[in-house]
Amino acid sequence: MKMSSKARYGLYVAVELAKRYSDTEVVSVALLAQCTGVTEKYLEQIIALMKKANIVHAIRGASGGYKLAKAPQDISVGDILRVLEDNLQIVDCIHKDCSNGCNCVSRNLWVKLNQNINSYLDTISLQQLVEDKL
Amino acid sequence: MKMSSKARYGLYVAVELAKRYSDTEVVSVALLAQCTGVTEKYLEQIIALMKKANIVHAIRGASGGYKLAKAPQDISVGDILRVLEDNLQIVDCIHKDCSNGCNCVSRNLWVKLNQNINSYLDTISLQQLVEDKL
DNA sequence: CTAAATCATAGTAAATTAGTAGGAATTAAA
DNA sequence: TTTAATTCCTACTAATTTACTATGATTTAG
Repeated sequence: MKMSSKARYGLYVAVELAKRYSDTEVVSVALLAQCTGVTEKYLEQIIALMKKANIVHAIRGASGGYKLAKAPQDISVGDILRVLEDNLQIVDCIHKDCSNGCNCVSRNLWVKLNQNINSYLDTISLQQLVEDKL
Repeated sequence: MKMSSKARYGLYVAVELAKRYSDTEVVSVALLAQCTGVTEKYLEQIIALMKKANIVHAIRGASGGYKLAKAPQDISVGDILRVLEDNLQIVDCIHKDCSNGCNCVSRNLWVKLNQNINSYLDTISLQQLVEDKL
């Protein structure tokens, strides 16, 4: 039950973008790679997912880059991690049919645990994270 | 961030043992395999971990088998999952040195999330799970 | 003694994750 | 209008982890 590095790196990116949040400025993937220690090419893929989910916004071409699509206080950590971590579902049967007839007390547990995780992560905004106010 | 099948199967076993909990009776791995749909050999390995962690107790030899080491109300789901799921640590840096100097606000998040998960799972006993009273 | 059971451990196959690679498309600025 | 800086697209591969399979030793009730 590890958080993938994809999700971790995505959060790092979001943190760096939050630190530099402004209406006008964008941040290049080259800089993000430098800050996070992850290769540009891998970050591009990760950021693509965040873009598709409307968490970041991209400006193409020379002097382009990325910025948060919303203010850091309006993006939760849950928003980010759900995009990069298969919706944060800890077991597959949560939203599928469960063939395991006799063990569905366990399924209920996974559902509750999932709610627990999601609701915790939804209480924390990027802003809070950057200010280290957990 | 999936729960491993090892941990799920271990919980299934614990649930089956809880259903059959008594001072005298033990349950064979053959029966547990039948109930859970997992092979005996794989369950043996999983149960070995639970035994080492003093969650189950084994009686060897003919007419031997397994039973819970404590009453179902005295074993939490957290107790079981921690044994089978690398202590439920969602990232490695939680109890290691974190080389990623500039991103330790994230580390704090993982620590808190971990606490959250653990404390939730510790509130639920096997007894509660079997009675489906979450 | 035998059969039924747990115990120990090595090996392997499948799946997932993490990352690499190459180049197309876009755009600001010289 | 050319160049350089940048994002975008997507196929491929390497590494790791997970999920088993396999073999056989050990223990014990009957």
